[in-house]
Amino acid sequence: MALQQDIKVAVDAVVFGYESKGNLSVLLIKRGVEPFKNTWALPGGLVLEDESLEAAVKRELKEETGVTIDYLEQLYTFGKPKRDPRNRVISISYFGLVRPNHFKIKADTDADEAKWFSVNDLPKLAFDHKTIFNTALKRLKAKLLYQPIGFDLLSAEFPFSDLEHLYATILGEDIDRRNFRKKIMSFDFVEETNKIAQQGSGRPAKLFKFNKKKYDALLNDGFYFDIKFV
Amino acid sequence: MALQQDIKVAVDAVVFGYESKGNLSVLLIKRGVEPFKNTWALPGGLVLEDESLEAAVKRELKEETGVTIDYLEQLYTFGKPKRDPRNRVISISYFGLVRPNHFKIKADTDADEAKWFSVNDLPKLAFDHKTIFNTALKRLKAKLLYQPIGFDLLSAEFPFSDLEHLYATILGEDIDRRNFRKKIMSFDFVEETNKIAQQGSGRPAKLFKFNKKKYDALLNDGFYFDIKFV
DNA sequence: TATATTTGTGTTAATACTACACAAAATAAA
DNA sequence: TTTATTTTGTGTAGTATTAACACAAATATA
Repeated sequence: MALQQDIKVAVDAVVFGYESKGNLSVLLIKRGVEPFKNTWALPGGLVLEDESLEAAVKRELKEETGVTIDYLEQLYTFGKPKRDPRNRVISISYFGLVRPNHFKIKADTDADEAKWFSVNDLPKLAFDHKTIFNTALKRLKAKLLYQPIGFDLLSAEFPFSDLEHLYATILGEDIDRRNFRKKIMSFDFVEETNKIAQQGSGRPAKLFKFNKKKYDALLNDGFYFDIKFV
Repeated sequence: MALQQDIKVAVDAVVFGYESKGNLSVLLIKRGVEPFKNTWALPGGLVLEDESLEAAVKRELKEETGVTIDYLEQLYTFGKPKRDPRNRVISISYFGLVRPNHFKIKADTDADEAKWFSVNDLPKLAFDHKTIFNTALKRLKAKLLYQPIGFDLLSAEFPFSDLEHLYATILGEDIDRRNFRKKIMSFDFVEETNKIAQQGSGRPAKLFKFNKKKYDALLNDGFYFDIKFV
């Protein structure tokens, strides 16, 4: 066959941020080079020759924003011939969910600036990154309904309302507090502690904790969390 | 940045075959060139410079097996540095489901031979194609439970048992005929005709047909088919 | 004519989901 | 110090869905 092929391979990361009482946000960089210089974009870049895709996306993320993240899930591969005006670049996209205040954002040479943006108030994005973002948000919401992925984002011990708020924020809609609580508790991997939150106003809340061991055991058994009703 | 990168981009197709009373099968080619010469592999190959990923996978499939298919869904992108012994190749994999007897299988120069194999009796596969296959099978089963993807595989008018059999075959387990029928009929896109099957033994069956219009309308409304119980 | 095969059909019990409101415990304000 | 505000914690009843289950009818085949 002996076919000449010159296609570049890139990775892009859609990193969502959530923190208590906060909004859902996404991490963007302002591009420091052409094309799309000074336009906001998803962090990402070309894969090195001997580097796995996962390693590449984590490296780029680290370089461009200072954020290190250990779980990113592959989202989709975008490969339209003209998605990059320079030459053919296919992009394997990943997404993840973190607590923004765990990181000190820090841009490097390729990226002038890195910043969290509320998902409800995004700037114009470079390339087809809006499409990638939309795909990621849709997937994040869908995933939340059958896997309680949000627990990493809470404190080790948290009031139940934090979890409610997380779901409501990501899904972008209110949930029935009683039904939600019943459902989550039925899974049996959230446990009540005997501690009480140091609180602001209102009745003080019991603190709960996530039993990762039980959760992982269930996952391994192929258990399927059905939070669809929310 | 000016980074030299020489990574090849390939696509691979996991094409499942099902036909009435048949097994679930998958389309493989016997490689005619090194590496893995004479080993069975998924059809696929390098993407051309100005060709979309979807176009590439359809083209390769056509070239290597003679099968044309209009709906392939992106599955996953495999990119471990050493997955191809020659040089770095990442593969974007796709999967689809067809009726084998709709096609005359025909190999070309790159592939000595193309053949359907029962998924329960696969030969050793080249590269990481076994992993790709496993991923595809898992996804196919999962998908079947929330989208009735199998209707394309049936005759335009089919006895209900054909549909039952399709589900049982793909899922690899028996289903409750009554409950399954009730569930499917509740979706309201399968309609009874007044025709009767020309049959073999047993009580003759009414023929049903799939109302694609209704189905598409539901899909567009974001409807979610829940066949999870099967 | 008897046997085997396949289709067609309904009910009941158990489970899961939805919708909904108010008292209790604390802080903040008057 | 009293009152208002905020937030937590909790139960039930009606509805819908699921799961489990068996036998008669219609035909082909032996």
